[in-house]
Amino acid sequence: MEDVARHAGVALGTVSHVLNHPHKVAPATLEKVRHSIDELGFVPDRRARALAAGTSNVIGFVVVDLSNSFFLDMARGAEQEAQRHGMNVLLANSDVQPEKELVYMHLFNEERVAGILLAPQPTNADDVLQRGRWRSDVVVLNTVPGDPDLCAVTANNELGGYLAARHLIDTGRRSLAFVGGPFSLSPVTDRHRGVERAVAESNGSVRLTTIKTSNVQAADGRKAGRQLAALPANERPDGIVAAADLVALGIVQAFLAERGPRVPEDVSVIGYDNNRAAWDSEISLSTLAQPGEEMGRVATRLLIEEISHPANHEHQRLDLEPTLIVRQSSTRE
Amino acid sequence: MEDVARHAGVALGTVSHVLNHPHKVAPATLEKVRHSIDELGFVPDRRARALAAGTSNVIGFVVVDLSNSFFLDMARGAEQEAQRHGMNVLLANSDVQPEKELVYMHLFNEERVAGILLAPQPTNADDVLQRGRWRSDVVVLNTVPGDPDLCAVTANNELGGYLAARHLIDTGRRSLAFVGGPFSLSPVTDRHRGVERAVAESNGSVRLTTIKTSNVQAADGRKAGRQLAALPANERPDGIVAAADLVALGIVQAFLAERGPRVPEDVSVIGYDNNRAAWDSEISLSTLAQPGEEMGRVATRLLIEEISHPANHEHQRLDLEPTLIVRQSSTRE
DNA sequence: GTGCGCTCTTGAAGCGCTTCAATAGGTGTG
DNA sequence: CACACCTATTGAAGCGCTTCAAGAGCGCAC
Repeated sequence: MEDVARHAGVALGTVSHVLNHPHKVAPATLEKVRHSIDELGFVPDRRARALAAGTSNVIGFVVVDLSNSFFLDMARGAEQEAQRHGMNVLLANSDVQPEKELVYMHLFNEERVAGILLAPQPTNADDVLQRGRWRSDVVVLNTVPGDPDLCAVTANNELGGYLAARHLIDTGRRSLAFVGGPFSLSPVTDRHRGVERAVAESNGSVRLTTIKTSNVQAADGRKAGRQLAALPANERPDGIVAAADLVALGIVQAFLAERGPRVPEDVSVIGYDNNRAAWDSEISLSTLAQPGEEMGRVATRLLIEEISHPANHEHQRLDLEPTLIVRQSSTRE
Repeated sequence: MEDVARHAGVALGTVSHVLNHPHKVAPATLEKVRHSIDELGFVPDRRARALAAGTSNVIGFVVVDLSNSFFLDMARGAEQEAQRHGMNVLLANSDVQPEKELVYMHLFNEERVAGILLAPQPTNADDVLQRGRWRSDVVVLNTVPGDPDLCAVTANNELGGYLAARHLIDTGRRSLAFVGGPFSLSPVTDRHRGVERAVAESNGSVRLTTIKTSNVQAADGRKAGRQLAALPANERPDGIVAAADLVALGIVQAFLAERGPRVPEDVSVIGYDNNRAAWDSEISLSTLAQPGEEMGRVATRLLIEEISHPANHEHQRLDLEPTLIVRQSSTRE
């Protein structure tokens, strides 16, 4: 920067002004300095800028599992919103390892980023949050932290389960099955609870059976599907809510392979997550789309609010709604 | 830091030594200072450290598409290797947008990260690389840059195609089909070329037909699969190399749905990429696993070499080999 | 011709750290 | 007891920038 100043024949402070408050600089000087910057290939040092100015415009996002598109959607949303405010998002993939979650939180903290978004492993969240006295503002995604002094943005899985079941009931299904597991995962139990609520509202006109699986992979769905296909026709459910798209996919595949009930003629199937698996399959799957991008956007908005007006910021808990997407697997002519 | 020094009754420089060269500090002082650090909740400022020391220990990784697990694997590999050297990797998802690629390159450049890994959109690579005079060292992944003054690490797709075809030929298949597209993508053409080479080696005892698809999605595979299933049995290939797992998956699904040839009894099918789709499907898919993690590791190793010994660093081009994974879809009893 | 207000520009202080030359306080030797 | 020789500590300089109080230069009105 000193070189630029010398080359342009101005003072150090003027170069800085060209970078930060161009309107305060006379047009001729501006031109001259900018030319020198180009000529010398000067690249300002953000660390020094941030250090001197006491501000940063990068937001750190610690993500539990980037291979899950739900979280990647959050990152996209965060980036969109950050960009609107002239900020950038840097990602750190903790890859489901609690230690790495901590490592990256410390990294961002020491880098004095403007703020941190944390999508933690739920079981690990409070541990991480208490472990450090985080200087940066933090907004938590997809988990409700114990500490009430923190903003949090979550997805309403109970509502998703409800909407899925509601959709099947509204299209005339009367015997539902919920397929998913393990029930130790709160998204699974929440979705199940939502289904139960929708069924309860029917005052007994709709039945519900629950098939627990050990996981939410396609193989689990296929296993459950074979089981269902083997049932006598009058005992078979006519509407299936799967805890995840992969499970729904497995069920449909099993029905096809076993020459079981036809989808959607005999039975409607609806998944959850809006995976690629949901739309890029033989019978496209109805599903509930997670509000991932929106979560990222909203969390970033909260974070930036907190950063820029710490005084009148009120910590919030937002629970965003999933979106029902109807495709072939639940469409009766 | 000044507070810590005062609290511990030592000089500023001593606190710094505790942080950076603990062995140079008397045990008693060390203890005292560390206690004060804890007590005051002091968190060192990395920006200031990096600025003063003129070094950084974060590596920036600009990734074209994090939703593709190939690139995420690279990130994992990069992280592993970086960790071995006490460094950290921060990710920036350019999301297939050329402008964002540039934005993030600039960001990392201005942040004065130790080095940058770039997995660019191939068509955009040279543009990005020339656009800035990057001060940081850069290693390019998955693309060969025009500039010879740069390290690059790629995956050998030609070899992958060769190995796939070779495997089918070695297990007795004599009439192969390559399914994939568009041929404007170099990975597709490279894989096709590899298949051709394997076929050529057979001196005419193996036939090859090529079915071009418009994309590498499951739907494209299903379309091709229906086409193949409709063929009279004696004209049908007995071994299929798909340009991607999703395509292979689509083909198998179509065969199943159309009651076409049985996989693997009548026809072997092999995919590419080792997607979740490959192993979590009804008939598990043989495939070629991309050396993603290895690419990340190797690229990071090269980068760190270049950073630490710029003098005797020779720029390299490494082409890593994919791994054949044999599963059900190409296993004849 | 003097004074006022204005826009531009300047240079020094300081952001939080590292590093290095200098110093202080031992320990061992003759 | 004087001397050299350690090791532990110190404080100032400096990393590349922002910012702010102060100054320079100018036009305008009276």
